[in-house]
Amino acid sequence: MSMEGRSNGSSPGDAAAAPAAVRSRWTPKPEQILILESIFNSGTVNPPKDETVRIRKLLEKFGAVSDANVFYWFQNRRSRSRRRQRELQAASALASSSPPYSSSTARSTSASPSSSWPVADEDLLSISHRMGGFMEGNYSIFNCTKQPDQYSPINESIDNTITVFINGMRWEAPRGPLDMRAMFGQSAVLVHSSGQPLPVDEHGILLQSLQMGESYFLVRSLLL
Amino acid sequence: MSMEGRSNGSSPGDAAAAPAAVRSRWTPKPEQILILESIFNSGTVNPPKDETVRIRKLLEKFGAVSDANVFYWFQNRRSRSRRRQRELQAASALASSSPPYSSSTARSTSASPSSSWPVADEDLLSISHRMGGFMEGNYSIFNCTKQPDQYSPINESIDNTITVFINGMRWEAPRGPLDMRAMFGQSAVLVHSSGQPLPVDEHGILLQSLQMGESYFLVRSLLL
DNA sequence: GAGATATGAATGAACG
DNA sequence: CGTTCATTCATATCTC
Repeated sequence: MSMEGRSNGSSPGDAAAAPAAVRSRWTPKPEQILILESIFNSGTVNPPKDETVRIRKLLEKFGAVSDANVFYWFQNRRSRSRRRQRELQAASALASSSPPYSSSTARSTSASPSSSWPVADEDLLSISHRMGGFMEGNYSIFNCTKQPDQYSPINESIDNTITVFINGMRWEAPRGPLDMRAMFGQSAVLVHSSGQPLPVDEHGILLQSLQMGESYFLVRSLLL
Repeated sequence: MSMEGRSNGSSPGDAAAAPAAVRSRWTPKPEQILILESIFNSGTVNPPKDETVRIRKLLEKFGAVSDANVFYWFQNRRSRSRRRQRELQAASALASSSPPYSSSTARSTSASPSSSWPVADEDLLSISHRMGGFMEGNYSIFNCTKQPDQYSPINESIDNTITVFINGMRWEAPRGPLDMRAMFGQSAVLVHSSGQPLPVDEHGILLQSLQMGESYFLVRSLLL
């Protein structure tokens, strides 16, 4: 277990007292990396099982290592290698922007399958406008008089309510569409903790549901 | 030091005209941080590849940046956010339901159930705890009379201020320690958008700095 | 300028 | 295999 990472010259006094502070992650020794790299560069990029075992035994001369470590190493090595390749291709195909600097730092990653909520298709400045633009007008903070109700544990309330926090206080919101005017009066606006106001229709009905556990702030719009 | 091994393929020559040596790390501009934070806080915590590209182009208006930089930023942001939650949760759990010494809590690293991101299940508890410690009493929302100040473009404010949002309005905070009482009066409390109040010392001086791009809410504590 | 902290970058370990 | 999470390393920044 105690494969011990690198001899760190720093002085974070730890070690001794920890009873079972397992070093969870394998840190390959320089020699081991050298061997692995040379194998990879020799063309063996995806060694079969028995080859992996042989490599592992080889590496063990320089420190504890498991078959799994070797397997993962090659997998990651392949993945990363390929990705780098792709990066370069994509980068060359993308030379469209005006700025003279294209920053060639290489390496990005990802390509996510499912995302939550696209940042809209709007133009570039839409976001900075969202932040700043949202407050072009005036808002004053609503005076919330609701009493705190924190004590009751947040259990799996099987009733159809969503637990959120409004102005710092726990609040059980009905799951359906929310009538802001009926609930809070004319000029009430709910602002998500990110600073983004929740959209309502022309009748003051919330267009989207509150999200469990999130923090919102109730403010009064001076524009309405 | 021993940085051998790792064939570091990165070619960090960024745009910043570093005369010679070791400027290997991207340093996001304040405006870029603002944009990134606002995207993250708006719910896009893990943008897919094409989104990343779009974001990168947006950021490039304020300085050289690569897709990889954006990718890493979101990765780190998620990771850090998560870990923080965990630490808070662990801390609060320690205080609430355990005899003096509980040494057997040990590890549960093996099973990391949570797969998606934010407030789910376990996180709810931390939120309620966070709020509970703070909201046992009463708060009323501060009446913010500050005029909106959004028009000014987010320029290269190299002055030592931090741009944040308070009650939805842009605000340039001085970098040093902040005197809450002098700034907002006696019972003012700043609450981070996560619901967590910012600690102050007995003189009402903020114990920690505001963080660029974050959203805060100014409330009046009824306890003080 | 040393120490502490924040955070960009890298990579081992998994998941689907 | 592609993607994502967790941990670690390195450096930029802040503090005294």
